[in-house]
Amino acid sequence: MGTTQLETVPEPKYWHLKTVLSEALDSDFAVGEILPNERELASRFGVARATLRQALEQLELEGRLQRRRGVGTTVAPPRVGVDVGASQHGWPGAAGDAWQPVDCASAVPPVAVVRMLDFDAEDEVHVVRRLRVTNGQPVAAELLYVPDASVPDLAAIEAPSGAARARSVLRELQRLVMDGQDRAVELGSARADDAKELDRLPGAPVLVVTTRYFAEGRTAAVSVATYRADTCRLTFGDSGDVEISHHGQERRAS
Amino acid sequence: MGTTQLETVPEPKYWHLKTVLSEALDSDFAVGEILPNERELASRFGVARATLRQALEQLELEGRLQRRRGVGTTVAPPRVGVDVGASQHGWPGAAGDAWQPVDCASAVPPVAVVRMLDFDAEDEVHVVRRLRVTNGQPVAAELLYVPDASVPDLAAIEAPSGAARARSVLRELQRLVMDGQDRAVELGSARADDAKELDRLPGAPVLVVTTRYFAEGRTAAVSVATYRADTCRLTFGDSGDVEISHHGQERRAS
DNA sequence: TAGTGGTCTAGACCACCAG
DNA sequence: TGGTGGTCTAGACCACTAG
Repeated sequence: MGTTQLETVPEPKYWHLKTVLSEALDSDFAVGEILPNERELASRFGVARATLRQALEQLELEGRLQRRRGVGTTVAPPRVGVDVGASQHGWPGAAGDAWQPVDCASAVPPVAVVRMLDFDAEDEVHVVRRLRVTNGQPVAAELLYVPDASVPDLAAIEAPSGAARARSVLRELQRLVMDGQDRAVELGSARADDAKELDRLPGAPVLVVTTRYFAEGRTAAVSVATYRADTCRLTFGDSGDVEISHHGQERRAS
Repeated sequence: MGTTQLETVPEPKYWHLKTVLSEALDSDFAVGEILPNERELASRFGVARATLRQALEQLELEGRLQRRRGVGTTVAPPRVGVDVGASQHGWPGAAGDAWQPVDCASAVPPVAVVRMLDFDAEDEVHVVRRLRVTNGQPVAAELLYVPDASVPDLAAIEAPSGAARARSVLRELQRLVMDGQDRAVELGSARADDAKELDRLPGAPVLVVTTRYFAEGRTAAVSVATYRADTCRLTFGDSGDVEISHHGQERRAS
């Protein structure tokens, strides 16, 4: 028995590769630095490009790498903490929230949203599109579904669509007294339109935050926000301004 | 110009495949039903197996499919809502929480955890392993890091490891007065040990919930819980007992 | 032991970006 | 226009599960 290691559990190559690359990132690379291209890396490690890519995909999923077609693979900065908790107690669009209204239209919401609203028919609702930007980078895209019943005094005269309309809907929403809200987080993949807003390819992993707003005994609005899973860490409570990362120093904003 | 469709944006095959399969799942399959195997599906759609797999991977990521080696691909049930919010206000291990202690050991925590604890040195802490089970299925695995300073009266005489030791640490923790807690959610991939507990392959996508518990002006404990991203929807607030899915009926538990 | 999904290869072509 | 990552192919072998 000259073997020093049991070979009973042969580790997949891409898994081992991921470990090696991860350690190399810690020691030999700085944030923003460009890695050798995939063909070069693959031949350097003696594996097929597809295998190398499998390792890179995992590292990108974990927020360690950022890959852009036509450019290259770079070392990603630590994930940014995005507050989706206590400080958001209030209607969407309240003063100082992190979202920027982009557009508004009327449409029949998807089935899942219809179920959350107290809706029987396939009526149209106001659909407000908003974008959340942090440090100049888009981190989330939201669709906010508002039944007409929640904004009865919305003047039909105003712009029927566009950012101005979006602001009108949000303004009218503020007049309701909120009973409470509800949040859920799950993993999803970016739809084509969200992907475009988030500067990612369709299918990119996203954290989907679904919020129900209650008022007057009903569900007054439903928000479906998709956050870039590669760059974001969703925070609840008062940890929003603390940066936690495997590779940086902890910093508390002043 | 006999073309009825603009070809300016050639959709990737796997993306189109995903759409087709998704619609087929809605109309032609029941939860738990077994799909044809990958080679069969690939030839049926006239694509390479790798391309077909790319589509299946996305659908699995979205919780629509479940794949098990040696068995096959089945239609997944709707994601289960797992409460990680208000009802969890209290120390881990408090009466009636959803976790089941499995083991306990002493070890030096990873760097990221050391930073969250108010630790300078590389001292050992108690590491409690717990498992969260819902409907008989494991949904999350947790590592709870407790510095010795948080449980000063822990008798060294008791079992030095195992589930009994875990319960002792949790019991001692209850004696502290909690100042508050902190939560963050991010995407990760399952480590080998977590994957085993969750009955998944290493690298499977997980939602990592990091919780800091504060007491006596310090960080008294840190919990790192990894939830199966394919089967779980994390809920905050009072929506924990409501099932929301694309394909089922909304139900409110009595 | 037969059949499943998981891993891996060595190519090819395409879409995109910067110089 | 050259170089990058993204998509796709047609194979091969392996690890695991169930009968």
